[in-house]
Amino acid sequence: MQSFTEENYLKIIYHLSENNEGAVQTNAIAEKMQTKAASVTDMLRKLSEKELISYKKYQGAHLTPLGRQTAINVIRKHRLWEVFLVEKLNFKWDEVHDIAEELEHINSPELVERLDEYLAFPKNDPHGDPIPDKNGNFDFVPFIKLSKLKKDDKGLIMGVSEHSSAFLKHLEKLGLTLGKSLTISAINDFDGSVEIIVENKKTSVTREIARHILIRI
Amino acid sequence: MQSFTEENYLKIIYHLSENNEGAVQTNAIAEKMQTKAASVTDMLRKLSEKELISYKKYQGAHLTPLGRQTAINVIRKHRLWEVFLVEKLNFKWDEVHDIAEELEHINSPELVERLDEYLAFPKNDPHGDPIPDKNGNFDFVPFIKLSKLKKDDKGLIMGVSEHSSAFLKHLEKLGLTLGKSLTISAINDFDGSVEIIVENKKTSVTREIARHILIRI
DNA sequence: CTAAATGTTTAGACAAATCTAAAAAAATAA
DNA sequence: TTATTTTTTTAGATTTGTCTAAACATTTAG
Ligand SMILES: [Mn+2]
Ligand SMILES: [Mn+2]
Ligand SMILES: [Mn+2]
Ligand SMILES: [Mn+2]
Repeated sequence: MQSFTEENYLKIIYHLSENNEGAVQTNAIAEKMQTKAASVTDMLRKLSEKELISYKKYQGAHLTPLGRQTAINVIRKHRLWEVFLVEKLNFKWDEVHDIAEELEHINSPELVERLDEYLAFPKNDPHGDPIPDKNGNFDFVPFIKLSKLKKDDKGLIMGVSEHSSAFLKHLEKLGLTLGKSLTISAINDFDGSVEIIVENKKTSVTREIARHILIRI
Repeated sequence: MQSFTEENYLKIIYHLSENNEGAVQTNAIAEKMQTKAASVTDMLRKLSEKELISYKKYQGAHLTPLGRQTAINVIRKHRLWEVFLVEKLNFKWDEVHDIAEELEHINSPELVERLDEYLAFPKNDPHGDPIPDKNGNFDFVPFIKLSKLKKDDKGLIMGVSEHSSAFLKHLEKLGLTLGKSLTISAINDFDGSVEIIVENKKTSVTREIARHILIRI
């Protein structure tokens, strides 16, 4: 059994290796964990000892199959609890992440399976992220960042890659929520900001925000 | 904010002071916490420092109003989660305690209030224990131990004072579940065992078991 | 290819929660 | 009321996760 801290390290290593291939660096982990590089080094040694990661000094970390499975299980729990909070307890999508950060460490396989069933085996969480099934497999639905679209492109909002409450509240206010379909009416050359039509209303987001909105065409 | 460990100490001190009035002793806490007296002494000093208990060396502990409120809140969460597990996820009454021991430490007042509402403000948990409301008040319903009843007395099972899975499974098998009405058909002088009629079927429990079944007449 | 900058690890310390063994206090019995 | 037993506390270690400061390794630039 792992401590909450170990689970959080594994989860972060998993997310960092999702994007960039290759080894996950000490400093990258330190930043996400909001801790110091020296602490990360200590933990990497420990996780390596437990065969949850492979790690050689100065070479960064890779999850082992066991570490990967552990990380995916934590992510599964996180996302299922987020669905529960939104679907059953009527929380908004910007209110659930921090609570799920706690709930994801509850250790009861039976609870997870029953929760999954109770929620009717959801495929995605309230932010569009895929929920791995009990064997750790998830449907990968391809997406493209809103910032990559061209004028007159159409698409469907299928997720976000930033989960802060401020960001999500902002999207909500603009009507840019999951499942909405949109059309790019213009792209501003100067600052890269994007003009969008959603539900016949015109709105606009900065390039930075557009980078965090995930679209299916 | 308190650690899980501190919360567990407060909860145990609360339960130990429910029955016996007066100060809660170091050894009693050690037994419930499954730890050593020396560890308890350390923790009592710490809780006292935080003004959650009043404590003088060799004199045992008392909860302060703040400590009491904290303990009751943990108990509220424990019992609400047990209701959730039984009512919504179809767990049996003997399966929920250990999971609730983890869930009770989730720290989100908003979550607790929404869960309470979602469950329609239950007054009792699956073991008949009262659930304090958000202000920490609970309806006290008087009860009597089954072991105190006499021949031909009638009553309603309203709770249990022992929560082990083995005990609860045993009651389940005998049909002695919450809300059932029963009649005492005989009491065995020799060993104190009690013969009971529940739903027109005769069954029997030892004196020790009878002590842990709570009855409303 | 050397020098500077960046990234990582080691050394040594600390706080939290625990333990064992021994000392001290309080309760009980003779 | 003294002696014995029980309960509690202290002293000193240990484990986990963290930190700072300094050393070391790797990468990048000149
Ligand atoms: Mn989240
Ligand atoms: Mn999410
Ligand atoms: Mn319980
Ligand atoms: Mn209960």
